[in-house]
Amino acid sequence: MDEQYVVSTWHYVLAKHAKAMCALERELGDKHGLGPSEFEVLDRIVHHDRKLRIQELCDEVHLSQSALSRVVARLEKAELVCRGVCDSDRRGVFVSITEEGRARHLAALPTQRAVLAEIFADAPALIG
Amino acid sequence: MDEQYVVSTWHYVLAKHAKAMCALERELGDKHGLGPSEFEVLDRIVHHDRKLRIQELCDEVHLSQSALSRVVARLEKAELVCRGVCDSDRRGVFVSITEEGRARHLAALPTQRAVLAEIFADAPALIG
DNA sequence: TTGCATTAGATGCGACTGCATGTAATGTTT
DNA sequence: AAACATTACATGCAGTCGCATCTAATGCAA
Repeated sequence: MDEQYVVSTWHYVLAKHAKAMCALERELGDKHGLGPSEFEVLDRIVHHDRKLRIQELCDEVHLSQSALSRVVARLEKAELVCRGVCDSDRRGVFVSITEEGRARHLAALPTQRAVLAEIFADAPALIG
Repeated sequence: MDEQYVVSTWHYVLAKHAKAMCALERELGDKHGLGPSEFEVLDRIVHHDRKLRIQELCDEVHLSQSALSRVVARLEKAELVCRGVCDSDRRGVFVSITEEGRARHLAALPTQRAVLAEIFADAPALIG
């Protein structure tokens, strides 16, 4: 593993990340009133198609537990998800998506896909 | 360009970026008192080996102009760089690295490289 | 049961970020 | 030259983040 190659890869990741995050923030925000983190959380719930523990979400979105807690709070305030206690462990919190949340996610999905498609149009084979 | 492939690439970028940024923040911060943005700015100046306009740096590090202005302010306060007016265009600001800044960068470089090497150890061919 | 360590999630706090805007220098038009 | 647009950088501000810490529930040992 050549050092210069590692550094190039890192710069590639930095560039794509910055460009994509910036575009997603703009597009999702303007068109759908969602931040990238909000979208990602909705997306994960829809993908699993069930209510999830906060901790399960933590493993999937790249946020600290505290940041995730606040994203969920914002989503709940916007009535896109709701929180419910977990009966088997009353410390836990289940997060489930509302109808409005599902609709908002569905509307935002093409926007996200379009942004990613444009930015990764030139992407070389990458996943091993 | 398959959509699922684009999404996978995006998730790969997100994961590597989060992991690397988190590790760099910890390692560079603890061992050298530098944040990732601070290191990157020092690194760019060393790489060019000359004083740079703020705007030139803007093109290379993925920060807004305002964020970069503040990074430079922090670095100047720490005496790792100094700002000087540009004679040919007195709106402009030159940023040059100090001896201390050069030393700090040199000390931090192996730390950064080690972090990246570990995180991208499994990286497949990526740059076209 | 009682006492202590652990775990889930919420929250205070300080740091960094981007956007909008401010200030000053430059360029352009008439 | 005067007036206006543009450019370079700095700064007020609000938003999000991670860390440390708090509260409450759980687990485990004596």
